[in-house]
Amino acid sequence: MELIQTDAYRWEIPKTGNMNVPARIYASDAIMEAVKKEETFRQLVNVASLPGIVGRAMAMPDIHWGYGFPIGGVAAFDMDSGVISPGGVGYDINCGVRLAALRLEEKEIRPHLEDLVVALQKDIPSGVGTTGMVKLSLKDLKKVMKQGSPWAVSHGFGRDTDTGRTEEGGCMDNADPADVSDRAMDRGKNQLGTLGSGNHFMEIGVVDTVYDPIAARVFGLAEKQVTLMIHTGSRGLGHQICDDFLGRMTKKAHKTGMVLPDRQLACMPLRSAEAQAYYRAMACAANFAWANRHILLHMAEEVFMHTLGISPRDLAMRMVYDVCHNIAKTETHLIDGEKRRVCVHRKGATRAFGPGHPDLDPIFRDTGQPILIPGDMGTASYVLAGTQKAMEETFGSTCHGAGRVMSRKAAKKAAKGRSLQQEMEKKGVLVRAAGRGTMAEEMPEAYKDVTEVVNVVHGSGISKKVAKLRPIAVIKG
DNA sequence: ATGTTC
Repeated sequence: MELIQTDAYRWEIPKTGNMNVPARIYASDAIMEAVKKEETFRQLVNVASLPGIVGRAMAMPDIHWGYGFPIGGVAAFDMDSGVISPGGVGYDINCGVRLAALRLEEKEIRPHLEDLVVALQKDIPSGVGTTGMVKLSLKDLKKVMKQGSPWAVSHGFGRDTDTGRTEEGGCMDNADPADVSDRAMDRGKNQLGTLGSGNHFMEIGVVDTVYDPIAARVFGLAEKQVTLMIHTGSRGLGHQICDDFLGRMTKKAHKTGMVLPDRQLACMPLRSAEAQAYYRAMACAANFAWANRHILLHMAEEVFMHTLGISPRDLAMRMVYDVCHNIAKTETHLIDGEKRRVCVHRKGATRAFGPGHPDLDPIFRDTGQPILIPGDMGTASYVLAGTQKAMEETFGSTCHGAGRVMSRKAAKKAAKGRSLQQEMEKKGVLVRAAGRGTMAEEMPEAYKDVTEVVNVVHGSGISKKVAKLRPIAVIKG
C-alpha cells in the first residue's frame, strides 16, 4: 500500500481499489515508525471503503489495531448514503475522561498521599465485574440512560455547573431504553459508580507546565495545582449493547447487498431502522457513562474531604471538563464549502471543537473546547484545546491518549520478574491496582510516548497544548 | 473494553 508523506505530520494513502476516499495518518517520523503496521493500516483502508464515507478516513497519532476500525480512527458518513458501525465506536461506548482541579497544591497533599490512595481504593469499586454503591431499579436505570449526568445531579451527586463542562452537557438526545436489551440492562444496573478494569484509572496529578495561560485560566488550571483525572466508560452495559448490535448487524448487513472487507466492520445504512436503533441504544450507554464519571468524581471528592479532614469549600474541587472518546454522533460540518449533516465516528479519538462552535458552552467561546489526553500511568497527561484547523480537517477531532505499542500479552511477558509498583514509586508515582495482571498490561513501556503523540496534534494544528499534568498517584482497575 | 470463552 502506498504511503506518501505530505508534510511533517501528515501521511496519505491514496484512493485505490475499493476505497471511496483516501486515508490520512497524522504522525511524525518517530510516531510513523512506531505505528506502521500492515494490519493496522489495512483496517484504515477498509474504513475508507465503507459506503457513504465523506472526506477522508483518518487516523490520529495514537492509532493501533482494534476491532474492525483502528483505535485512533475518525470517519464521517453521509446521512443518506452512509452507514453506522458498532466497531467504529468500540466496545466501551463513551469511554472517556473527566478532569477536576483542586485549590490545593502538591505539598499540601504529599503527606497524605498514601492515605488518599488507600481510601480511594477502598471506596471506589474497581476491577472486572464489580458493582457499585448505587443500585438501580429498572425504572431508575432507564432514567439514567435517558438523562445522563443531569440524572446524577438531580440525585445529589456533584453540581449542576458540572454539566456545562461536560461534552453534550452529559446527555445525548435520542437515547431510548426501548432499544437496549434486558441483558444489557441487567449488566448495567449495579455498575453505576464503578471504575472498571484495563486502562481505566483514577489519577491524582499536578499541573506541571502551562503552555497557554489564557486558555488554562478559562479551563480553571494553574501551575502546581492538584488535579484528579477519571478514565472510565459504560462498563458492562455499553459492552453488551455493542455485542448485541454487532450480532444483529452481522446477520442483517448481507441482506443489504453491502460487501464488507472485514466481518468486524458490520454496519447498517444510517437510514435503516437497525442503524437508528443502534444509535438510540448507543446514546443510552453514552449517557450511562457520563452519569458514571459524574458519580465517581463525587465519590472521590468525598474521599478527599474525609481523608484530608477539610470542607468542600477548602478543597474547592471544580470540574475542568469531561470528554468522550468512543462514540458516533450526528454533527454538522462544512464539507467542500457546503454545510452537511454527517455521522462522525470517533473511536479512540476525541472531539476537538474550535473557538466559536455553537455546541460549546459560552465559557469556551474564545478558547475552543478542553481536550483531555491521558498518558500512560507513569508519564504525563495533557490538556489541549480544540481548533479551527480541526473543524476544517478532522471533523473537529483529535487523538485520545498515548496508544498501545505492545499487546497486553507482550506487556505481561516483558513485566515478568519486575516490581512495576516499585519502579513507579521510584518515579514518584504511587500506584495501586485491583487486578493482578493490570499493572503489567498497563506499564508505561506498553504505550507510545504521550508527549510525542501530543506534539503531532499540536504541530499539525488540530489541537493546541494548554497544560501538562504530572501523575503522583494512580488507582487502577 | 468485558460477569476477560453464553
